[in-house]
Amino acid sequence: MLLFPQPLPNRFSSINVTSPIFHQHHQHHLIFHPPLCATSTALTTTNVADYSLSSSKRQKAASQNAIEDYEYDDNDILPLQSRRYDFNPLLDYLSNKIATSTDSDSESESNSASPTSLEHTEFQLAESYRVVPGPLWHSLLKSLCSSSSSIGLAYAVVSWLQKHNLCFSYELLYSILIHALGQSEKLYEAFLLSQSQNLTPLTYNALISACARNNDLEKALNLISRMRQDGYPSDFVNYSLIIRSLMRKNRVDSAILQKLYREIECDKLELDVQLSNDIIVGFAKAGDLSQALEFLGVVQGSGLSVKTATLVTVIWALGNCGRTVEAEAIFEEMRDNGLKPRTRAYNALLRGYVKVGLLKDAEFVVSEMERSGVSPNEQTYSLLIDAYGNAGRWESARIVLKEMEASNVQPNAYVFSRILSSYRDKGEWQKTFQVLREMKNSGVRPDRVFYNVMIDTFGKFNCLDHAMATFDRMLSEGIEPDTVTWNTLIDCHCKSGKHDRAEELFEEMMEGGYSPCNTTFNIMINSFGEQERWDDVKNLLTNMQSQGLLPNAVTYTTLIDIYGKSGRFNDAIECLDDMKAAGLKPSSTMYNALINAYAQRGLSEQAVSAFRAMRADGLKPSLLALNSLINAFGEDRRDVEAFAVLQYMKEYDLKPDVVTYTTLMKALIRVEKFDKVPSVYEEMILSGCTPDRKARAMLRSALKYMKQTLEL
DNA sequence: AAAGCCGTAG
Repeated sequence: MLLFPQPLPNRFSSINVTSPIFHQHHQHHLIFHPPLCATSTALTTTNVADYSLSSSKRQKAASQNAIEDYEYDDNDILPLQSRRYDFNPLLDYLSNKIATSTDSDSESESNSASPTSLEHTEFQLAESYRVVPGPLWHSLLKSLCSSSSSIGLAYAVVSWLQKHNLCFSYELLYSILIHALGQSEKLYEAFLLSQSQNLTPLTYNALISACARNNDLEKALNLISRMRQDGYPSDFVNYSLIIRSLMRKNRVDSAILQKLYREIECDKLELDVQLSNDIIVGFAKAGDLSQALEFLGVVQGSGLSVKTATLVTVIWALGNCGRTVEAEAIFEEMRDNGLKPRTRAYNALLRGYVKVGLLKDAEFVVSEMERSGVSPNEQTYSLLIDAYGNAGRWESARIVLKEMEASNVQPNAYVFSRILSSYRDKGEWQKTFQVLREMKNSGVRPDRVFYNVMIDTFGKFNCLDHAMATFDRMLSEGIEPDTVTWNTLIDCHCKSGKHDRAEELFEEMMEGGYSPCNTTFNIMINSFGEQERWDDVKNLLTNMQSQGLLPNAVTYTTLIDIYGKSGRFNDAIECLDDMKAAGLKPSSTMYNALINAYAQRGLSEQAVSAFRAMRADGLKPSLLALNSLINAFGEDRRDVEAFAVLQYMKEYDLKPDVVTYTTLMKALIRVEKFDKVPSVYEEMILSGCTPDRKARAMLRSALKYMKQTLEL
């Protein structure tokens, strides 16, 4: 199992304690709780409350306070009270006290015992708990906070401990309370509690972790920056929690991850195993494979261990963007390191072949699985069905579905939504109803994603009524729409030119309490841009940032596209600069948008310089960029240069496609060289391109002009 | 545990 070097014994070992910042940090904590943290320098709440005692370690823990030796075991809380210390007398006493103090308004003083006798009872009680080790109090607090009804009691325990000076760090106790409240989804109570005193690194960390766990990223990030302003670095567990929270909400984005990473660097934190793995997985899930692979290399090089699950995620993500060769390389590397791949690893590999349509390789992976005695699961069958569907082999897909049911592997809505999107991508949107029927026959209920695909399918084929009806049906079946549902609805209205209706839906979405995501803003920016509502575009950008969302690659491409298409080239170029300033690498898609905008206006010189700028940024010329360049020359009546680009393509092994030849024919028509068009059409056929409607139309119009010229 | 929505050509 040891694919990579052993993980370090605990996450603090990786901190460079000689760095001046850490020295400071270390000193700080020593001042606050010397006995507890004698062996754990940078101890923070987050980890204290994550650990509770296991019986075998109790003795050792009590004597040494060796926190890093504790085992993570949540089930240990309850038996705790029945062990060496019985907390019931104290809890009973405090409960009574709470009850009497709330009743005291209506009751007369005479009912209560005299102050001296009360003090005596309390004193005795306090004495009986004097030798309880700190961590046991922590566990008690944690267990009390897990139920709403005993939060008050937990608070009373802390006050009581403070009053009788029974535990060393009250700051630590408060942060445990905050942390436990966060764990129990009581963020509001956590904030209330934190207001009763100044925030210290411990309480900051507890609050940040509570926010991250409860998916309140804005608050978490704000607290981190406030903490930094106060001169404290945040605990890197917080960064892990934030990244995982982003992934949970499907909001992980390369731009935000890069910003987080810069902040980690700014806090001078060294990465631990968990955070390194989270960063790699984050970039992989965000689809930023170059960052993911770079980190993977750094982490492997630094001797931290890379988890198998992380590698599987990277393989999956590589496959997801069609990089099957690299996916296979990592898979093989796993195997070479003596790790026997299990179903999930095979599925990740399979994903890539399905994505790029390498059916043979996909089939090979499945047979390889069977040969190695690794059993396929629901995901494996689904991926295979997806592969056959994409290849148009519906019969094979159906056979696998039957095989799956025969092997007692129940299909779920996932596979049907994949089948539906296969049909959609082939233009067979009418098949939607059939898929719905087959799904019901298999006893599977449509889920939210299935309905989202259905809405998208109708939307893409301009059936807005069907799309809205599906939305209503979804609501009537009690399925909550999500951000994707709204995005799909809004975008399909934009695509049909119904910008007003789209804007209404955007407002409805927000009124319904759904928070827009990057995609929502990108859709709306595109819509306002098409309407040339530039002030509204700016407002959206401000709005988006105020919600903690950063413009991403799609945002910038959209901006460049809409500005470029309206001839606002300076604004478009400014966007490119903004993006670089924000630390995002420009992609060829962005340059393509710019080149295309120049091309459509026949500004060939500018298109060429944009092309050169793209090359200077280290980006390879794509077929798309070169086709746009051909269009730029064509529209500028420079047909000779247009054909020079074709030559360039052939020299650099880029296969011209149907768009290339159609654009060349258009270039010839511009300069009225109609007679040369048929030979271009012929070359297209000879090179193996299948002419489509636009290509045929171009040839026809050339022939028409030729005839007209002959008649004159 | 995966998937669905947004950006660039003729």
